[in-house]
Amino acid sequence: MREAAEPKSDAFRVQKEIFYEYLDKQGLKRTQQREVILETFLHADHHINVDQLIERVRQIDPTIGQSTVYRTVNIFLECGIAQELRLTDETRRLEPIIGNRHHDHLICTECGSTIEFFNCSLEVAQIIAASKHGFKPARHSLKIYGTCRNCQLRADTQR
Amino acid sequence: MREAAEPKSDAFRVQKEIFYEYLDKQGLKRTQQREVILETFLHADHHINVDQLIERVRQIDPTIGQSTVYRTVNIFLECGIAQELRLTDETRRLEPIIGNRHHDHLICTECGSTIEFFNCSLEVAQIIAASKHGFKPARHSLKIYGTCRNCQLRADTQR
DNA sequence: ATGGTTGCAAACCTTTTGCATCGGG
DNA sequence: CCCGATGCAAAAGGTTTGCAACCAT
Repeated sequence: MREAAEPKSDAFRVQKEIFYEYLDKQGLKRTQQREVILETFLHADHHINVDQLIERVRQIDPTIGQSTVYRTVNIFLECGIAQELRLTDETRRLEPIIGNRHHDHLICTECGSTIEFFNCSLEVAQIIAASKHGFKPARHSLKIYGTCRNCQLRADTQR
Repeated sequence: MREAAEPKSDAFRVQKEIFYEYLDKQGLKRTQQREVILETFLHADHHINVDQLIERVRQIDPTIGQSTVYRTVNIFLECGIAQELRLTDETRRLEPIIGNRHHDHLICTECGSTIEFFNCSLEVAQIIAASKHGFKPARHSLKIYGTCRNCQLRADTQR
């Protein structure tokens, strides 16, 4: 019934705790559906969209309605265990936030692959740049579009 | 009939040339509607959305259909005189690209205001960060969310 | 004359919502 | 038992598309 839930379960303990505490705090209920959706989301692709999530959820329990998935995803966003991501002009994708490991994205416009990275001096430079405008930064989203290593190599060999 | 078209017309010469050259190159036609939509877009708010653009276009020529505006906006995006912008989770907005003056955005989560800025060392830091992953950057989108100066002051005085 | 363009309405896609029923605490 | 949660279908945005008439070249 549940697939691949136990093996990695410890890795997502933090997210689950945050989610269930948020439910409690808001007077919301811990239902079977929400558990299935949470498990599925945490074990899914890193950049999944809601449609794909619905599909996978229904592989586990076909009776779960799409509105339930949407409603649950909105709770994920509210309590901060997921964040929205728009890689290109595509539909929104969801990304689990693992701990506090913030990262930015390199997006290859050739093959569509993405690389997640974190660069400390870049973070610092952003804080400095923002404060020059009297702005107090809280979070940010940086997407760098270009060509990944593989696609550069492929272009070179084909030339 | 046409309002505020002549005064600033020189400021947008580059965009217009790019657009009309793109039309030619693609075998597309220079119609009245496209001219009105282009004028309106270039003179509109910097972060206009399509609905607002349709409204303004229809103040000039109420017979222009919404699909024509959408289709024309898509041409703007294709030929590069406009770019998409999603400030928060809101609907997409359009931003005219004036020359090559790239900029990033500071977005205040209190009042929703945005500041456009450009910071050279930030640009350099991004190129360095990308190249560490063998990635060849072409363009990027940086949005920093936080609190603007005014909202910080307001919060201080209210406390 | 020809092939792209337009306006209209309908279709589309993603997300939200109203409602009667269900179920967790 | 109560109130929130669910599934369904419908509604609600925002954007695209099919089509017959239109118009720029």
